[in-house]
Amino acid sequence: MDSAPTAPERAAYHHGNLREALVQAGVELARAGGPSTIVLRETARRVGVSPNAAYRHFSALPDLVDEVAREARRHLAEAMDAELSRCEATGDARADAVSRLTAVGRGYIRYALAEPGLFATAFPNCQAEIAEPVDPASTAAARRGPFTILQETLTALDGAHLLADPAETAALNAWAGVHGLSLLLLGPLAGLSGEEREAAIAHGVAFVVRGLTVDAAPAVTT
Amino acid sequence: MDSAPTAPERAAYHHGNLREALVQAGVELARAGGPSTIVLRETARRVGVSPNAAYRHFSALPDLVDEVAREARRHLAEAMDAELSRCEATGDARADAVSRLTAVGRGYIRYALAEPGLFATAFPNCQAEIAEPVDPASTAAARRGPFTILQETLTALDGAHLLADPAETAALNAWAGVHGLSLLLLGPLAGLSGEEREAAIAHGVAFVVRGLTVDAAPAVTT
DNA sequence: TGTACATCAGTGAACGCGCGTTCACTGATGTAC
DNA sequence: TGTACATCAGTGAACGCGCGTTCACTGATGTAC
Repeated sequence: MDSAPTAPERAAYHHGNLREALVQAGVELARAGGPSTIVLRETARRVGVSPNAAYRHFSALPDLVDEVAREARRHLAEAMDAELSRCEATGDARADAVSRLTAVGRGYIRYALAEPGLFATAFPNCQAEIAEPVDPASTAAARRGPFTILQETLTALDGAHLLADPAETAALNAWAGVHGLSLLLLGPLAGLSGEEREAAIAHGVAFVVRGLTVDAAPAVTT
Repeated sequence: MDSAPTAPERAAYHHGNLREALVQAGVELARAGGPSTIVLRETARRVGVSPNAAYRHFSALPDLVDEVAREARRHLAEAMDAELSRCEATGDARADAVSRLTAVGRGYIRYALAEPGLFATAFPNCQAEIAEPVDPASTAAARRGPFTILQETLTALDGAHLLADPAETAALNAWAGVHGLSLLLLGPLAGLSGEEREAAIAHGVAFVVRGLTVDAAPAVTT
């Protein structure tokens, strides 16, 4: 898109796109062992570059880790969206809102189980994530992250008057529920069979929905 | 209690009780910075002993970390029990069961906020904890840990026919809820004021209770 | 079109750090006679 | 009560490791004239 339209993506200056390559190498490290496995020297080694070359693109290691975390959050959001897109609207607004929340929760937990290393990297002490929807200045620039997706789902439930608490409180509790369950399934319950694990996810998400919503019985009347 | 009744606690062999002292030093390190701060050389330094002296009492570093984790779980269980002991029985079995579960959850979360380092150390990838109540052989030797306390509370709720799921499922979900909320309050929501934090705890525990229990309305009829 | 120069992406070697762990040892305690 | 000896808790020095980061540098690219 610059001067050499022939090259697929501009074969480029020296390495080409070292920054991107380093981030991807960092993602692979994180995938294998979580955030503490992201290590500058090994990252550079994998890209085939000397360690200090990284300092052309990142002021220091934490910079690189932040970037990897952002990437992990993007993957998580995609997984949640994918699960969401499998929901078919039934026309019943209340039932749909519930099934969409269920899908979001399931997507979160399943991603955690599928990619534990990246999941652990996504929220460094769980920080940075909540700033995403809250910070008004970066709204345009900020991508639609996991927390935003959750909020959208809860807004639908709120519109159907199904939430027991204000949407903000509900968001915190829902996040806590699926996050905690993910960690327990990855830790103490890591030995569960696939079947048992799926059952735990289903019960867990149902638990979260029950906890968030006000008595759903009247919903039968449409 | 041995041969020298005069000495307060047996002034002892060489150091006295080096193992205990190392564990306590490890606890202090964990308190300040979590499990990865527990480091053999610094632990020995604090006790005023050479690094290799620790190898008289622990086969390697992970041994020491395990011991510190056990200690942290003991502290957590104490905090939960303390909160529990402030519950006064009203005579209404259902209401009492609910308020005891609430106390247990509050105790868990409050401990996490008061001692984040030890809390993070208590469950190394959350492992080892669930083995405590499950392993039948160690029942006698095993101390009454956090998970056992939770189970006792849920048994009472189950007896009052208030649980929506089997007790095991409920235990997992309850743990997930309070654990997740603790982490979020320590991470993204670390900036909350004391008041906001207490409100989040109250809402969070209420959310968990709502999620665990079956419609509690009929409980009014005793 | 060609040359001189600035810019910038990378290199290679080295630094200091703190770690876990091992070695051969020393010196204090307990025990047998 | 006293001596000889085994036991065991600790010492001191050293190892190799991989890390993050800095230094002075080189060589490729882009740009001005």
